[in-house]
This record gives sequence, C-alpha cells and structure tokens, in this order.
Amino acid sequence: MDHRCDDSADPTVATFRRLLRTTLSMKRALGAVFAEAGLTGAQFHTLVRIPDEGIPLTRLAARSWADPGNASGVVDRLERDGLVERRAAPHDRRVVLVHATQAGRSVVSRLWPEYVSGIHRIMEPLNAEEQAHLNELLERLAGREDEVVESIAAATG
Amino acid sequence: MDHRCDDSADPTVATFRRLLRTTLSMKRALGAVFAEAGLTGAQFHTLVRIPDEGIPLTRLAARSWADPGNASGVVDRLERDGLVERRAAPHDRRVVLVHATQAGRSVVSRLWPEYVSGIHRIMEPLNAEEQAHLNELLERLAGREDEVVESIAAATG
DNA sequence: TCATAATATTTGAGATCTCAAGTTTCTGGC
DNA sequence: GCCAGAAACTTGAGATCTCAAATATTATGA
Repeated sequence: MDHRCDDSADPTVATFRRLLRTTLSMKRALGAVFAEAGLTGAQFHTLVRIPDEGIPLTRLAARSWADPGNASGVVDRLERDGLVERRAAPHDRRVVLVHATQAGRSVVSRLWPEYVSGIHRIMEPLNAEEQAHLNELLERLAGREDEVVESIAAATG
Repeated sequence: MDHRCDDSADPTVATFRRLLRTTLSMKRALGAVFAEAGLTGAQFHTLVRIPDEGIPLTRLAARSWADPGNASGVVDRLERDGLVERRAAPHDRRVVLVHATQAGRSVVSRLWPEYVSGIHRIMEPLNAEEQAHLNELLERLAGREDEVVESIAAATG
C-alpha cells in the first residue's frame, strides 16, 4: 500500500507529520527534567498551573488541556505523593478546590529553572525572530478544532 | 506559584507550549477520521506503514515513532480485528513479519482520502509558502532529542 | 566449540488519555 | 416549594505510551 499512500508526495501531509513527530520528540526530551524529580510531564504541567488560592478541578483541567476525568486521576497521584490537597469549596459543595501543598510548591520551584532551560535548549536551533514566526504560524493553526471536526463529520455523513 | 512561574513572560517557553497545545488540538481533530472506521490514530498510522511485502515488528515500530513494546500491543489489536497478520520470517526465527490482510489494505484505501483531506483542512490557514516555512523551522528543531536529553542529564547530575 | 554479547519480541507495571455513565449538588421555571 | 435540567466530579473500560525485565535466537570472539 506504500505506492498508493505515500505522504511524502504531498507537502501538506509531510509538514503535518513532521509537526507530530517533532513535537513528540521534544516532549520526550523534556521528560528527563521531570523524571529526575519522580514526576511525569502531565503531573508537572498540572501542578504548575495551580494558583496559590486553589482552583476548581474542572478549571484546572481546562488549563492543562485535559478532560476532567483525566485531571481527576492526575490529581489522585499528586495527592498520593503529598504534593496537592483537595479541599471543599465553601460556596458550592459540588466543587473540589485543588491546592498545592508546601512540598508541591517547593518541587515546582526547584524544577522550574531546569524546565525553562530545557526548553531553551530544545528551541536553540531557532533565533528569537524565527521562534516568533513559528509562534505566529502555530497561532493561526490553533483554535480550529471544533470547525475541523464538524467539517470532517459533514464530509463523512 | 503563578507569580514565580509565569511562562508567558518568556517567549521561548510560550512558543514551546503553543507547539504542544496546537499539535494536541490537531491530533484530536484528525481523530474523527479514524473513529468513523473504528480505528485509533495509532492503529491507522501503524497500518498505513506496512509495505506489501511485510515488515519486521521492530522496524514498523521505528517507522511510526513508537517503542517495540508499544507496537506489539497495537499489532495485537489490529490482528484481533483481522486487519493484520503475524508471519514467521524465513531467515531469522527471532523476527515476526507483520503483513496487512486484504481487509486491512481496504480500510486504509478507504480512509486515505479522508485522512489527506482532513489534514488539508487543518492546515488550511497557512498557504503553501507558509507551510514550507513551518516545515523548515520544524526540521531544524527535530532530531536533537539525544543531545538535549544528554545535556539536561549533564546539567542535572 | 563454547561462553558471551547483541538482537527481536513479548509481557507487565504504572501513567495518560478519551469517552461514557453515574452521583451529588446547584439553578431556573412553574 | 418542587422538579427538570445543568454543572462538577468520579469511576470504569479500552487504548496508548514508556520503561524495564524476561525469553528466544543469532552473532561474535577466545
């Protein structure tokens, strides 16, 4: 089937595939920063998004681009490791407020500089202007998920 | 911790995060194409990479950027659904050759046009020249996983 | 030849991720 | 005040993903 489905013949498909592959590779590279502290990428990215005053779980999920069911499990493991606490919200008993513990805050503070410098190392091949251009191109690609899903659904029937 | 770890203050970090977020969003959008045929993205991307003459599992894993343990499971499910077969390699009894069945080939043929047009819809906001530029920027970012991991390890340890 | 190293694959544990279904708790309309 | 619908979580199933350990087989070197 290679002869019929050769994506390298289509530059748009090739670019899309390169986007997936490059991002995957970058995520794997950055994983070393978190692994050193016994965290996963999802755990770090969740932990780092908790403000001092706490945040409802569903809002935290939206902040880290996860679905609530997923975020609930990640928070379970963070709580098990003592980095996070669940507290009741005073005004609405449905809401679970997620708070970072002192240990959680300290892990983030310790990891943050390595996180930033890891990203800088990854992005090093591009200068500031090129990074800005990349950001602009990606910005124009983003935020179309709903439209595209809808349009695919319409084409599929 | 928000005041200490504000990634929006660092354009490099912001661009990196946008890269992750945009790619995730695009992957989710494309998922609709595969779901319509009862496949997952991993299954389609594995299936589509099987040449007519078959391929050793480990090489197939490398082609779809997965680790062998992972590819083994994906092939399990493709085999369960009758889209793929495992055959012994004649020259080396360690090797398992993965072949696409007629059903597997036909699923890929049917899905391929929707896959391509879905990607085109996703990439639509950029014209050909911009896509080429994006591809070039990504190409320069890719393939540095090993160096970065090593450099992070050196900085950490 | 024979012990050893390297290769191909499988399996298991732990964590994510998506989706759907179920629970508890508000909220708005009557 | 009551009740249907919405909202916030949680839980469970199925699939990925990474990593490490185990197995089988081939290649290599003394």
